[in-house]
Amino acid sequence: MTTDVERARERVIDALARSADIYGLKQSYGRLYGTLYFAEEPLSLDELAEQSGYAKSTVSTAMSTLRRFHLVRRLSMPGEGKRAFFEAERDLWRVSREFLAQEVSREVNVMVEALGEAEAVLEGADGERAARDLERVRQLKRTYEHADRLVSALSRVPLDRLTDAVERFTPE
Amino acid sequence: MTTDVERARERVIDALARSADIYGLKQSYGRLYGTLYFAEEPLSLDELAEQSGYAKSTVSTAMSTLRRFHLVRRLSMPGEGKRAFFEAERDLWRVSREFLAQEVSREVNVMVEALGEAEAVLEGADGERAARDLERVRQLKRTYEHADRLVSALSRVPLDRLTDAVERFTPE
DNA sequence: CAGAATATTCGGTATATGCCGAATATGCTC
DNA sequence: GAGCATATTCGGCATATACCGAATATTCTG
Repeated sequence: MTTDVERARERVIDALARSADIYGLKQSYGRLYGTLYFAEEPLSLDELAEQSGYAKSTVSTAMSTLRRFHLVRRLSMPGEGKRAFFEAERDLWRVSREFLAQEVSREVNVMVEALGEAEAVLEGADGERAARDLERVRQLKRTYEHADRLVSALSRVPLDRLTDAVERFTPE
Repeated sequence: MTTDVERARERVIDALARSADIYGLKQSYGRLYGTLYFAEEPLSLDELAEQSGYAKSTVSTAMSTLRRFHLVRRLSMPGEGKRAFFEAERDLWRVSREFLAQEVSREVNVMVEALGEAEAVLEGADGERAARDLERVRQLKRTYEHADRLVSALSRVPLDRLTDAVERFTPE
């Protein structure tokens, strides 16, 4: 029997699958996150496999990825032997902050480093082309340095305060 | 002959390919963007294919994707017949803003809509489970509504002012 | 520390993706 | 609007990915 309540859930879970896809995760992972998001209590691998229809191995790897992105927490309960339980992180702003602080920040640093090295080389070179390249490298570097500051600030602000702050600084 | 200047360029282009990958674009697209970023003047499809080593068809589809993300502009020059030229958008904050305003905003709206519908259904349902689901749907909806405001504000602020604003609102 | 319960990893298969070259479509110029 | 130069689309091949079930590894309990 499929109730309205279940359909409502499914509707949201579909949207989560879609979002996962947009942000570069597998749709199945979005679905699994959704399943956990609505779960009454943390679920074991078997329960998740059962409820979602995916193989246990699929669920297992999904959990490890979702955990990397702080979308899911893994719990070991006392008296439950080796069995693990999984719980959705329901604060998505927290998830975003972690992502900014880890993934984006790392990416930005790699970029800044590459740009720094290129800048050093180009400062020592001459010719019109080197000069033009240097200018462009510096422009990119400025942007990335700003991005770095921004990311590290963002990852320390609660969502509501952030929204207020940004809106206050927005023209009209 | 491979000069230091060329190696410096390559270093940066590699980093751009890597970033493209992280953000869900093909590495080849990152490379092509990099090639355009450093190009002295806009390049034609043939020149890009030549310089990058990719087939012209690949470059063509790459350009249409990069254009969707506002990473590349397409120019038709007078007296050049059908030949098109491509130029990198070098202001990456502008690119990000466009992305927020279009892709993210759309995704957020889809989500808010799904959540709204689910909320409506759940408000009309009873039972413990419906009540719990309703609570969770509302939490998610609050976050997404904040995100919506945030995104639309962000896409109107220049990067330097934004950084300042956020840093000012950051504790310690 | 043996055994049972569970998690994780591995190998395989079906499907999707990246890229190519050839075929087709499009838009200038005269 | 014919002919030509160029862009875009299409079909195919090779590689990568998603998911599965079986095999292996891990961790708790007695």
